[in-house]
Amino acid sequence: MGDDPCVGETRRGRPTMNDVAAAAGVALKTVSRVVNNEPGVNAATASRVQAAIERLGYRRNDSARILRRGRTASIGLVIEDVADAFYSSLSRAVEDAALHHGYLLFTGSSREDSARERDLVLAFCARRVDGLIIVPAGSDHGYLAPEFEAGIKAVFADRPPGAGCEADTVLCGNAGGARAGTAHLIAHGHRRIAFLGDAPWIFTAAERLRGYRQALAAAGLPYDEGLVAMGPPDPARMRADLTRLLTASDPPTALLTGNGRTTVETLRALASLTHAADAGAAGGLALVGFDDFELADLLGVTVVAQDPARLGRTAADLLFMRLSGDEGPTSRIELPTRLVPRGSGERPPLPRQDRTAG
Amino acid sequence: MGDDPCVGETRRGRPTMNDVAAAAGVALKTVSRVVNNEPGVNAATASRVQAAIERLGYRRNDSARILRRGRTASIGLVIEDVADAFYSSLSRAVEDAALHHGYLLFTGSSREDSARERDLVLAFCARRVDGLIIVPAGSDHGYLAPEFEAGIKAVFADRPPGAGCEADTVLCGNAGGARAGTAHLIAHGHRRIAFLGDAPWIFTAAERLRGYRQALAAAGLPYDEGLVAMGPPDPARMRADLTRLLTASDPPTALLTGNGRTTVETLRALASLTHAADAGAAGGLALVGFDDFELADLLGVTVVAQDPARLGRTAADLLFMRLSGDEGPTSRIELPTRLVPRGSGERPPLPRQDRTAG
DNA sequence: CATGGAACTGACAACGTTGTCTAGGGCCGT
DNA sequence: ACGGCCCTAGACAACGTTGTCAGTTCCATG
Repeated sequence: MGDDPCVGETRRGRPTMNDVAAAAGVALKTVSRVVNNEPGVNAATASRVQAAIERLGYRRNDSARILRRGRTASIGLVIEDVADAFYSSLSRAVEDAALHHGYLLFTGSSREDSARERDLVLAFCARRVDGLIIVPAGSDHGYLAPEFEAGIKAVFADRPPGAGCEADTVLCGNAGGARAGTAHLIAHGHRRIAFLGDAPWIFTAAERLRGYRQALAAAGLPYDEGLVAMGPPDPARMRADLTRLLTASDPPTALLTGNGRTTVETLRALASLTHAADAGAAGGLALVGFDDFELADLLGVTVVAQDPARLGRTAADLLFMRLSGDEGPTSRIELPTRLVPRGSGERPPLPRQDRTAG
Repeated sequence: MGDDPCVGETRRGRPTMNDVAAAAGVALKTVSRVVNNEPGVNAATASRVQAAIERLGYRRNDSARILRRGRTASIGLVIEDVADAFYSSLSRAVEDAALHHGYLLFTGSSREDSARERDLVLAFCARRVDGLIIVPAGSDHGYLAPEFEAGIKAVFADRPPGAGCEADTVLCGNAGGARAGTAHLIAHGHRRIAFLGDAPWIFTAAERLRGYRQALAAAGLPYDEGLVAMGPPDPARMRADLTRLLTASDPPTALLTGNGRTTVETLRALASLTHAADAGAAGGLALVGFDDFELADLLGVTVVAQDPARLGRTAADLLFMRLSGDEGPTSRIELPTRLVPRGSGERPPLPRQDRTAG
């Protein structure tokens, strides 16, 4: 009777622990014990339950489990855009860490939209994630207050939280990296160096601009607003800005590009502007890009490399420390950048008439 | 009394609907109605409840909600690796679709490990996702049977499910694309064309090899196993294979690389093998790469382009059709590929002595 | 043989939400 | 004045799981 091999009944929906218990001829709680590998179940009983589980295709309902237990063993990650190489490396690192700790990961892209950032975070919180890693798009994180109150742990990555929000933060050495990149160009003889960057209200862009200015100041060079072009990562806008810079009366001899996308678009624009077969030559202009990118080595592009994987790993480490009970003061970590010379940043300034701009 | 502005009590953990109800002086169910924008609540009552919600920082517990309602408004996506550009574009497209339909997205990377694929899928199922989009790493999907039974919808992307598993599938035209790429090289005069691909047990790699062979056969060219090198995407392995191919007695004059990573590694290897400054020249070898990649345009690399975003979009569309009740027969869609000539695939074969291999 | 304890199993409540059903109160038509 | 209806609000059970606590069996020991 307990051995009836075929339940036969066409049950609606999924089997529950109750169904398994009935099929195995034991009580609900015993099934729970087997499912959770709790001790104190007779081996014979356990295997009978196991058989029923397999026969019915039972899967524990984690929603009910989470509701009952309070902890979810999941974390949320909000980034700017998964399709961007920088963030996908970061994601991958966080995913690895989550996997390693037995956590499930929710990911969402904010698209640089603070409302969407908030919606994603709150959706994750409604799902009762234990912790969050946030690359903030906005600068007001007041909406997190009730979540912190409720015990949610959050770590900010790549950009700091808005004013009044105290939380662990992991950043790249934006100013330092931009300073080093600019100084590198100055050391190779450049005096007029343009800065092409992201929109200035984005923390990293502002910091990199700051580093650029520091390097100029340290070398006694003037800061010329006409050499700075910042804005959203729209290819047409970038190209227009670049053309404007290069056709000005006193054009730059070198460029510092403020992020990977800008570097790539700049290379494209330079290639088409100069009609040069070899885009790596960038029409004689020296170029240092902030953020490394695949194939920069083959193109010979000098970069200030960040380490997005390490950024993600560090943020995850901090988060899991918090999740395991660490209540220490919040930390703010700044990861070093690394200047990688590959040719484009070591070119000397070219006298003006030698260039074929336009 | 109902207006008591400060509850004052230090409640443990998160406020629940009950707490909000108590604070607003209404019944639990009324709060539920307000939270869910259900009709039939007096405006005054609603705003009183709203105020209590904000004062307490209440957030609905979606675990409880899901438990009660049965549907979760979330889907799971299992890919091979988020950090790979192909899959991150795909992810982004799926995320967009999910957002558009008001669904939350779980993502996980299988790392080409079928056990991990299964674990991820089952973890998502335990969280009671409504649907799944799977890029399978394994070839046995029997573990999905109970899930299908329970009403889960699944769509397979980029690779088909294992035998015996009937489900919607979206593929790229792997064989056709490889055939076109190979034919392109043949049309440019090449007779000895090497194929460098992923491990042969991976569906896409096998299909691409098939297309390569079809093109050879169609041109009356022999299939030479010595011109084929397949294996996991390990740079050292790829480089060794390439060196072996190029130093053989009768080396190829053209290469067909079977995926983006292989193309990139091949470019690197060629650049260092030939000591040529211009890696795009690939040391005189013609090259067609399967799968487009960023900066292929600047490097002048001819590719057979897939469209990962469209792949993701199509898979998501199919899934959401199913989720909205479509019970039609399963479909198998094959997306077209596109040959993009950029120079490297149009080079004529070079007489042997002109090359500088090794 | 009685007794204590270990090993195993089960009954029950609780997690926070939503669906169903019922109750009160005001307004209308007759 | 009364019955019926709409609008609003609340009581209650249920979703599937786990923690607590209370049994039951069996064996070793006094």
